[in-house]
Amino acid sequence: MKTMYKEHTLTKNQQIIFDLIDKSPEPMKAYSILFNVQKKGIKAPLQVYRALDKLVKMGKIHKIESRNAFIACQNSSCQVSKATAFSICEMCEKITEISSSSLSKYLANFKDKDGMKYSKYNLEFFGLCKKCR
Amino acid sequence: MKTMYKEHTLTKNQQIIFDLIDKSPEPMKAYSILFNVQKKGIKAPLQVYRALDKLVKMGKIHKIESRNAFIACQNSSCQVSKATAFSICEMCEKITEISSSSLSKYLANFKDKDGMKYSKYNLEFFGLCKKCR
DNA sequence: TACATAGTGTTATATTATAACAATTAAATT
DNA sequence: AATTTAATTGTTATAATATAACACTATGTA
Repeated sequence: MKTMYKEHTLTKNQQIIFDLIDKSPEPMKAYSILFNVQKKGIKAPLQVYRALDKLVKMGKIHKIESRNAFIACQNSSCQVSKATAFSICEMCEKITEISSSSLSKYLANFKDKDGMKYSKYNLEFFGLCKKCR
Repeated sequence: MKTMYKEHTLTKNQQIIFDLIDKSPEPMKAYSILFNVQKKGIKAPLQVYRALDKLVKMGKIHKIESRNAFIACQNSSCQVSKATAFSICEMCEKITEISSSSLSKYLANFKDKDGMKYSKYNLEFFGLCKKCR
């Protein structure tokens, strides 16, 4: 019989860390997360990184690669983290997930010069947000 | 009179580090660069990181954010590193710079839902290269 | 020459992330 | 319920990536 596991039930550490990131108004860095969850019994970096890895794989959070920071998925339909796009203000560091179906369609269908398609991507746009201009 | 400085003359350390990256068949990491240039007198991480920063700003090299690695710009027309796209094989880690004018046009003209445009971006596509499929 | 800007060399340290191992918990199968 | 399998946890240690601060040097421009 095909082996099936629970899909989106978070474990204790995953839930603690997800809740913290989800409540944060800005992306959080791993050691800032660690500092904030120490009162809940999570004491070591590895406990944080393990939960982050799983949450990223589930698509519950995304990593902003250029900032080494993690943000909760804004996009309720986004179950698995395969195709992500963000806008980043270089002045105030405000970061927003972009959900544009035309963008995601364009990128999902993009072929390189060898005709190859890539279903997974990460796009980071940089500029100044409205407030900072 | 408007102040002008030399534009693309590399300094000694910048040239040593650029040459190394440019000759490398794959992206190089900072400490691997350091190891390789120690015989040329570059002894400390900071000397490497400073040169890397400048080379990135000049557009001579690009940083692959998801890999913390640096690759020489493949694109002779790319003078300033504002708009970059790469394909990354998740199996063999082969990384290629994508230069597609339709892609760059699409992204340069992309507007988010607030109507905001971003002239600077970094895009990383993931998948399996021809060999690895 | 003198001034401004960029680059260098150096030591120390901060930040980000993983290896290895033993123990525990949870879920699926018998 | 007992078994077994996979996932998660806790822990210590350490690896990998990156920057701060300071004194000094080289280069370009006025």
